[in-house]
Formats: sequence, structure tokens, C-alpha cells
Amino acid sequence: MRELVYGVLDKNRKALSLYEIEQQFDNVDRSTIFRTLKTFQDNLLIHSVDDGSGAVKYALCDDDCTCSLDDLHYHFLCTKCGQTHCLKNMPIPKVDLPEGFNFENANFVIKGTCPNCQG
Amino acid sequence: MRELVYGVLDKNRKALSLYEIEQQFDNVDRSTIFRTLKTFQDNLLIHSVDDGSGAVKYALCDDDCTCSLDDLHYHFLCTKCGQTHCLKNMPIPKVDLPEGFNFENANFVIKGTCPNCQG
DNA sequence: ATAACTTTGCAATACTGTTGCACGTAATTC
DNA sequence: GAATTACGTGCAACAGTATTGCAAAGTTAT
Ligand SMILES: [Mn+2]
Ligand SMILES: [Mn+2]
Ligand SMILES: [Zn+2]
Ligand SMILES: [Zn+2]
Repeated sequence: MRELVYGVLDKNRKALSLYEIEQQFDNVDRSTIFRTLKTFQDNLLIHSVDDGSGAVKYALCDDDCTCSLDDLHYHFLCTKCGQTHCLKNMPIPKVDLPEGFNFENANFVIKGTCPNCQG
Repeated sequence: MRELVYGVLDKNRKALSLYEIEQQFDNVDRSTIFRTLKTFQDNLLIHSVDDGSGAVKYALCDDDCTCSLDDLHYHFLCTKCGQTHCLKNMPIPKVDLPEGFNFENANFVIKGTCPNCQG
């Protein structure tokens, strides 16, 4: 199962929801995939994005990625097709927080139309 | 009801979830508050943030704010107390998207510890 | 007073995420 | 190789949030 789920994420090259992954199989239970994704996340193979679509999405990490801290990148949710893209070449900038606020993590989601949905 | 809900948001000065607002009343139904918030949002009195906590949060807009487009600011979710702050004096920077991507909207959430939760 | 419209509460529903449990399979130990 | 242990899977149930249909109550206009 792990190989198959990994394969789906690898093939699609974008962030997928639990449901979307489930759709790519016949007769595999949601919970199995859920737990597989959890395992992946615990072992830093994937990262998750809450893009505001209602479902958390999952995408492969790059080999050298340590998503929990330094490899944070923008994500892009297309309002037409609903696909979520990792903008991996766009690291998020350092933010100067007001006094007393302590940075731990960030989730920067941009919404708009993706290259497939222009025109 | 609208005056009361507005009052709660005004008093708290931070983004509150539907549930948190509900807690501040006796015997007011969730759906009534939900619809009140929807009305506020349709009339640009408030904006909502999906901070990844599982519940959407709502906060008052400034007088001149047109949240849908230009008045986008960072939001800060405290991982200790769970409170969400509008960093209204911190407009989000312009982002240079890759070719083909079209900016419409953004949701930038930073997680960490807030001033109340240091030490 | 009557009619038309709005607001509210209740209940039901949808959707996502999450967990307990039992069972089958694989790995380990003796 | 048989007994034991650990692991992976499916099913079903449950939790939390968001959302809607409907009827009753309240408000405004005629
Ligand atoms: Mn990503
Ligand atoms: Mn805000
Ligand atoms: Zn698209
Ligand atoms: Zn705090």
C-alpha cells in the first residue's frame, strides 16, 4: 500500500486530498490511506497543506526537504479546477513579526487561476 | 442578534470561531450566528480566516477594508492558546508568481506563540 | 387587521478526519 | 516447523464543523 500511495503522489506531482487519493484505487479503505499518509508524514516523506478547500492535501517532499521548519514554500489553489500546486521554487520570505510573537511555522496559500485554467 | 454578534467581535479584537462566538451567548442557536456572520461577510463587515485549526474564524474589518482584494494581512495562530490574531498592520507582500498563475486572493497564516503565551 | 417579509430555532444532513476492534498476514522466536 | 509476536487492513462507528429545510415567531408594510 505504501508503494502504491507513494506512486500516486509521485505521478500526480501536486498536492492531493485523502479523497482524491482514495479515488485512484478500487477497494482501498480511507483509513488505510489515512494511516499510510500519517506514516509518510511522520517520516518526512510528504508534507500537508490546508488550502482552505475543506480538505487537507498531501504532496511529496523533495529529497532534502525538512518541511517542518526551513523548507516552507508557497502553495497555490486554483479556484477553477481546485488543484493545489506546490510552488517549490518559491520559498516564503522571512516575516518580521511584532514584538512578542514567535515564529514556528507558516502556511501561505495563494488562490487564483492556474496555467491549465487560463482563457 | 446582529448587534450582539458585532459587539462580541468588537470586544474581543481577534478572530473568533463560530463555536467561540456561540459560547458567549446563552440559548442562541449556532445556525443563527452562522447566518449572521454570513450576512456580515456579504456586506464586507468581517473577514474570515482558515487558520488550519479546524474551524474558520471571523474578525471585524477596518472601516476602509475591502478584504476580498487589497487589504490582505497576515494572521497568526498561537499554538498554545489557540487564539488567532489579525496582524492588521502587516499587509502581505506582493508575490511574483510563475508564468501562467494568476493571483486572486491569499491566506497567509503564521503559527507560533503569541505575546500572552511566552515564557 | 391582514398580508408579506424577515429572523430564529430545531433538526437533519454532509463532509472530513479519526479511532477501536477484529482479523489476516508476515516476521520472529524457540 | 510450530508457537508467538508484531504489523497492516477493512469495517464500522464517532467527532467536529459547516450547512440547509422547514415551520414558528416576530416585524414591517398595506
Ligand atoms: Mn508543497
Ligand atoms: Mn484578519
Ligand atoms: Zn486550475
Ligand atoms: Zn497564545
